Amino acid sequence: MTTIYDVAKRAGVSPATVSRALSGARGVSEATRQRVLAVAQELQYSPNYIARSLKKRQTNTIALIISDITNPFFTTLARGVEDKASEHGFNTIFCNTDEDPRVEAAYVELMLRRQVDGLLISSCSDGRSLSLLSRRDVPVVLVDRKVKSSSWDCVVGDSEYGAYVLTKHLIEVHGKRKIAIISGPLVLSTSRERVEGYTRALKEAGVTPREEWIFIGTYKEDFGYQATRRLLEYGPSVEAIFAGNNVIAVGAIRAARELGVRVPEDLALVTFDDFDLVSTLFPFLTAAKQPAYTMGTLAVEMLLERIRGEKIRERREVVLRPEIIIRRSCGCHADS
Amino acid sequence: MTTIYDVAKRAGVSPATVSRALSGARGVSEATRQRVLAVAQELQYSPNYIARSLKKRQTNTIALIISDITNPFFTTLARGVEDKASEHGFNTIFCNTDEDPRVEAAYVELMLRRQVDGLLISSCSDGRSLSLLSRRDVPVVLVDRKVKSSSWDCVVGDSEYGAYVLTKHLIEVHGKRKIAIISGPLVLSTSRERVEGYTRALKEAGVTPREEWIFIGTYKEDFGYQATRRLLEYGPSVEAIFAGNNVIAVGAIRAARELGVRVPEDLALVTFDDFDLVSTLFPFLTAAKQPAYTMGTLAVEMLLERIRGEKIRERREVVLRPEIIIRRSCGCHADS
DNA sequence: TATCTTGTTGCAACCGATTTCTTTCCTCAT
DNA sequence: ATGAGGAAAGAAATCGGTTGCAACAAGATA
Repeated sequence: MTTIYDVAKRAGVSPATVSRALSGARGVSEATRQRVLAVAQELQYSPNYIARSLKKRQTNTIALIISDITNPFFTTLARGVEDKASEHGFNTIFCNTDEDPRVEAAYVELMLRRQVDGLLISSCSDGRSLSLLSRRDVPVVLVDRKVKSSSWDCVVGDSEYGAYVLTKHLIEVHGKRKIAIISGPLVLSTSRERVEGYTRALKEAGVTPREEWIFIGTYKEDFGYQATRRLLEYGPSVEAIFAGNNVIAVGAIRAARELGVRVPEDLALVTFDDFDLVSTLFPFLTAAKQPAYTMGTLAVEMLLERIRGEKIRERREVVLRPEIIIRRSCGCHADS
Repeated sequence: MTTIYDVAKRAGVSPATVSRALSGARGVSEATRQRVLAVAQELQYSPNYIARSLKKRQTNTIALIISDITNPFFTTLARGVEDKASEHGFNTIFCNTDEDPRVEAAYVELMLRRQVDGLLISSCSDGRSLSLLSRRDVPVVLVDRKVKSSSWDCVVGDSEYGAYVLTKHLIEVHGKRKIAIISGPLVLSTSRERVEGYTRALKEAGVTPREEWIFIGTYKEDFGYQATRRLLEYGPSVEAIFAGNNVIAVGAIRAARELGVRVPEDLALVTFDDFDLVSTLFPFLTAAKQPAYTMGTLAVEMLLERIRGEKIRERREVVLRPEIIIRRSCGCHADS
């Protein structure tokens, strides 16, 4: 590989001058700059960013730690992150944790070793696996899920609001009262807030949430499936399900279908997060659609501000409202 | 940050010894090793991989260059890549080109500067934007799309086969003869092969493919939409559409729906690539489903072999057969 | 003419690891 | 007793850039 020394020798100058010429720093005469540029071109010089990173203590890399890139919500988020980051000359390393705190902790440690300039984290834990981060002072922005008692910026969706509106819709428009919720784990802020919104809507309608209607598990398709089977096989006759997120909804519908329960005729269903592309094709799921792409770009912008060392004293918390999209799964008529 | 020098000083040894102790190299007494380990633990030492990379000339990083992580096909591929890579201690940098060869070329150059150990590329060009790669000898494996006259390994789907079977199905099972194809650009191997498979099936059935049934454009939703509108508004009465890929299919269906043309009743449709998660929910699209995840893992394995410098003289080409999934969009009854 | 700027350029240190080459010291065979 | 052999550990070079500082030349000012 041709290095800066090769270019220097060929151009008859020192490596320092080459560095300055190429970076556009002042202190190099125009004539020299042109000559260096020409030689660099001629030798097809391509600077080694590893060496540069070592010296500058900046890698122009950020990490995005999420549970599963395969989930359309995270895919869109990731796309937003990549777009905004690369717009600013940063690259993104993606890490899938599969909702496993141990994997999360391992990735965090690995990313620190790799000297990423900052991390975007949708934590799958209560934040304990992030403890080694607080001891270092690397910039972090939490996305989608906040972690209690952390001092990091975050950009999240308004889960309480979305859950409240969705549940209220089931109650007021469709007259449902026996509504179950299949939620992710309560260590996650999204789960807690969604349960809260659900509970509030129920209580406001004079319905006491029953314990056997509340399923707490994980944000996985299989949990949605298992919970729904149990609900439909042994539970009281439920009229509607509030699915904690899109993959839980898929599991729920699969279970219902297997048991011959029709959605929405026999069982209404609402959920969080949409299936972008496909939803234009099959406008079926009534959902609280979060602005995933925007969450990604905003989070990157906030992270870059921290990386640049801009003096922002207070912790910032951006809360984005989900868009409530009414389609058929709740019992409303399809509008297309 | 604590460095190897801090650990060395504290443990009363040289940095060289610390390095050896931590890496498990021989030449360090057990007593010393234990002491170093203890000190490293105590100081919360976390090695700087940038420094290591500079010296070892190996970054343990690969790049995945694709057109759009938002497309479920690529998402699944990417997941396979990330899983397999991280299993071997490699991290993955994702690059979205949006089918723009200039962006692709820029990313390739950037990744070389970052000294990635290898690249996985689903090129959106005829390969000319990859020319600077052939001059360097960095390992490359092409995924999904092959580039003519390159000497790189590749793992791709059997597009000709998939297109042939799909088209044949329309002809033989559903008696269609007026079948249009909405294809990606012919610089891409996938497009060429799909057009070939389509043509072969038609010819075998004694149908001469008509030029106004063949739309060559891009793998984008909007192109699928525009082409279908044109086809339905001005063209001869077409009976079926073969969509070049999943997003084209979405556009096509959207256009058909807008014009009041029912799929599959008025217009049959088959396509390449599936919508994983969602297809269990809405088993609608008849498609040639490629093993995207496997493509990803296989590609990484082949790339790692090259990175390890294993002496494989010949170029390897892995061709994976798509699975033909018959559902409703072609006119068959849903089986679920 | 002497001094002061100002602009170019090079020298050399540095970033934090790894690795080659030595040195030192101990053990064991002759 | 002596030399060979081997293990343990350190010194120093190295990877390829960046940058503070010094050197120097040329032009400006007194």
